[in-house]
Amino acid sequence: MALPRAARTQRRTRIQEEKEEVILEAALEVFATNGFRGSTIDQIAEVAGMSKPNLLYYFRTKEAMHRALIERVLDSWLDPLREFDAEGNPVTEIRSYIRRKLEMARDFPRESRLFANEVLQGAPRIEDALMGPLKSLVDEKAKVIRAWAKAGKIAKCDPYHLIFAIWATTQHYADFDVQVRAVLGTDRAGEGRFEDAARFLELLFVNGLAVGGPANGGPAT
Amino acid sequence: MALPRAARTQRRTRIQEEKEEVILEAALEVFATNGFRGSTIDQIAEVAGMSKPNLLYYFRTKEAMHRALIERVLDSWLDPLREFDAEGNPVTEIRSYIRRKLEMARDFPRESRLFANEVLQGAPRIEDALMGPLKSLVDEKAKVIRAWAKAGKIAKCDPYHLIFAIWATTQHYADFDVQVRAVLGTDRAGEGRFEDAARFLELLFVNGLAVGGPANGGPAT
DNA sequence: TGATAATTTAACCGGTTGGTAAACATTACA
DNA sequence: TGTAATGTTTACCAACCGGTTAAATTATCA
Repeated sequence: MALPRAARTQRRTRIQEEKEEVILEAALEVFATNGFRGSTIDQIAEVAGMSKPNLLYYFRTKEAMHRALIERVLDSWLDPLREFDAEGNPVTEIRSYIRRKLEMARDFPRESRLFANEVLQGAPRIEDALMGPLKSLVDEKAKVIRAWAKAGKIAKCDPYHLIFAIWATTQHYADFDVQVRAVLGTDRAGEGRFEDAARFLELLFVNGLAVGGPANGGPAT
Repeated sequence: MALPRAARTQRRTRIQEEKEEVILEAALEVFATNGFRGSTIDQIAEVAGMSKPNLLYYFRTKEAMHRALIERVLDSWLDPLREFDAEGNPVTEIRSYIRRKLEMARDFPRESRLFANEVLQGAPRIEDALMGPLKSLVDEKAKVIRAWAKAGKIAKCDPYHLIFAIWATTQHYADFDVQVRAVLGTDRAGEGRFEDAARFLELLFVNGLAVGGPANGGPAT
């Protein structure tokens, strides 16, 4: 009896396709802003424009909705890191990784907050994903970065903490959006903040990872 | 009737002092790991080792506990930024700000997560603090940084995004601790991770903000 | 069109949660 | 030590929450 009634029909219907889509979209909205425990099925139902028992016809439990949502979103969330190319130019690769992550923070802030909420509260529902697919992928890319550092193409640095720093700085603009807006003030908090952020982060990481340390040409008075 | 019974006694007693301390400590633990809505008074009561109605003798509502906690913690949370000294050496100041923030992530992860939870979910209870004291402080320090950049002491960059980057990279080790541990693996996830992080972040920011861009001495083969 | 499968809703249930009332216990102090 | 002020507990409540049941409604297609 582990399946919802909708999954026990003879064939998969058009309505099932559509409604599950609507529900997961609503669930993303609600889970992202309230976290798992802070979200109620009623809230999701209201956003989805359907009744609570109707949601439960498509997903047996709140947990099942969350699980389905995570599954659907996790893969695409890791795409930017996957594209990280060992053969490419290190500086170009890192720069475009930052740009892509920042674009995702801008275009998919709810997805970012969904994971942030989950991880922040101990990742009880995605621990496996963290220690499995995520770790593997990061391990793989860390090797690439380390090779670049060894070859003198970028500064010698810990590749894991480099990746953490890129995650942190980019996702910050999605996860802590309210704070960013509050600090920048109404005038500077327009969409231009993402371009400013991109410019700054590019400077920081490209300069920061350049071999040989700072130029130190002295103050340009 | 806005005050809890304990605040309506004739004098403030020793027991009030002690119990409120115990409660706020427990509230920090619970709110930091579950967020406001995900936390229950019963949970806090259990951690505090007292009964729910007893908590409500000292704090009238769950919200009041949260408010008192935020008030108590916010000030010390901003201390590192306050110490940021306009007269000091720019590189030294930034470096020690990073170090202090990282120490706080290590030593006070619950405080970090308390704010992270709050901001992540739209900061409904601390919006005023963000737009008031926090913004003022950041504005003030941003001026300092901008002056340094203008004087050619550090690279020309947006001071606000620099501050965001420092917040993001350092607090990451508190807020996303589970993920950091998962990715680093059991062997590398010991306390040494903070020293590794410090080393990396120092490289990143000191190099990244150095005037004149990278040395680019070419690959050191 | 009619029968069958699929979908939706109303009514409900037990457990949890934030909070209250009032009796009871303890402490401080004259 | 007695007593008034302070602190704690028991019992409780209404609202909320996740989930179920069964009946009603709608879509599908022979």
